[in-house]
Amino acid sequence: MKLSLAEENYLKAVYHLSAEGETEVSTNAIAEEMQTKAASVSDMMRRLSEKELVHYKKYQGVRISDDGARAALQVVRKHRLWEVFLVEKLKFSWDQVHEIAEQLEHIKSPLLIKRLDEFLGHPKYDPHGDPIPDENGEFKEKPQIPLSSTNLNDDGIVVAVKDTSPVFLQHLDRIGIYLGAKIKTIEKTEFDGSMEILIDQKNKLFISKEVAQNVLVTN
Amino acid sequence: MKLSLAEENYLKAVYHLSAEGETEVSTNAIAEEMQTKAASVSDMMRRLSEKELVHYKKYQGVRISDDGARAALQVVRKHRLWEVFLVEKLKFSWDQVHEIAEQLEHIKSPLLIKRLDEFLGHPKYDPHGDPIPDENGEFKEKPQIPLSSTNLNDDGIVVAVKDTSPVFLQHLDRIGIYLGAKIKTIEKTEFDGSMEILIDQKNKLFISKEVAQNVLVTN
DNA sequence: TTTAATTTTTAGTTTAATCTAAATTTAGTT
DNA sequence: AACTAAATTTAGATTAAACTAAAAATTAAA
Repeated sequence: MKLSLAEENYLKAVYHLSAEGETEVSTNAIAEEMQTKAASVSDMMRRLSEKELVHYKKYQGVRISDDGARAALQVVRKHRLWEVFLVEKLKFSWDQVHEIAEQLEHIKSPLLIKRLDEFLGHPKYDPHGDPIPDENGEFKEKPQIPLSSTNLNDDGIVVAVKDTSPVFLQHLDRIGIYLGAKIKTIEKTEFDGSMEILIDQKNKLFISKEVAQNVLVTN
Repeated sequence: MKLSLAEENYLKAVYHLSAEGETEVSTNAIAEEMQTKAASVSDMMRRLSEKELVHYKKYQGVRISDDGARAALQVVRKHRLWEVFLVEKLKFSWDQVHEIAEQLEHIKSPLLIKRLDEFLGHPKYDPHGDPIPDENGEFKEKPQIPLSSTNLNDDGIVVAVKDTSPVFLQHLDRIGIYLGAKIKTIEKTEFDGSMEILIDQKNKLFISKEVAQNVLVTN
């Protein structure tokens, strides 16, 4: 099935939103995600539903279909592979790659993606720690919990970030948190959710609740 | 100035057609090049002319403007850099890259192109021997003449191909002609324009007029 | 230099994607 | 249960890019 750029973007939005909360996705949520108006969303959902890429009942929200998920995952795969390319090969920083990958993800050429994947050495995760689906859409997420949910004296490795916005990523750069960093939880403040942590057994650091909730670690 | 995909493609067509014969470009020629109808071309020329990207007088054909040439050259630059990337890094063959580069050339990110150019080592020519314009649109073509115009016993290096269609390029692959090959002209047949040549001082070969006219060499 | 053929433009539709405003459905609250 | 508020859909317009068919301009030929 050949999809337009707009169709691919809407599908991706539905896919991402369904991935978070199991339930149906609301028209407004999609409009918000896509920075567009609810009317446009209704229209597109009707069309995607005709193509059986989403399950859609008027006023009842949408759910991605199997075909839809397959298509969305291929776009996600392309997006994340290009992000790896931009960071690993072209020396972009992790806060610069999303926008460009948003464009590159729509390039149509299965062979290109196959070759790119080989060129990059079949990476399993993108620069933000998100898993890269394989040709069949399969992937596995590393077990991950927000830093804010760790226990005192727990040791963890930063494996991903929840918020991937440039401002947040730049903030992490500034305070010295990066993918792969080893973090020990030293202190947790009930009052405001802030924490004191130790990075790589060297640097003590205070972080806000916002940061703690958006940094994901494994133990 | 932000251009749509369609605008960029038309601009590129006008640029390429003006590059060949100095004169004004006809509506039909553009329609032919773009695989579209004359009516669509007229429409687009009116719009490009409003944006001052082409000089256009009804019924008199179009000429690219300075702004238009600048824009077209940036697209050409991107196209050719991506072609180099595809061949050098992703191991595509020279007959496979055009189509994919047609998509990649429209990605908008000056920084991406700067980094790509660096990553590739500032290449000056694409896989078909065509020169890559620099950031300012400057480039220089290697002196080149069709193999068909060489003199008997002339030695030359293949520097480019005029026809870049997959069928032609695959034919060159099959008969063993490639960019950089050393070619000596052994025999020229008046009658049908065919030639006998020696490649790399080893392989004698008969080639048709069509091939001879589309292989470009320097001496 | 008229006429005929060709080229180009205009006019009127079509499609995808968007928007605003109005209508409708669902959900929440007395 | 009725009513209000919020969410969603429909209707109608708009824009970019394409098309077909008809009109107009240019070029070529008799």
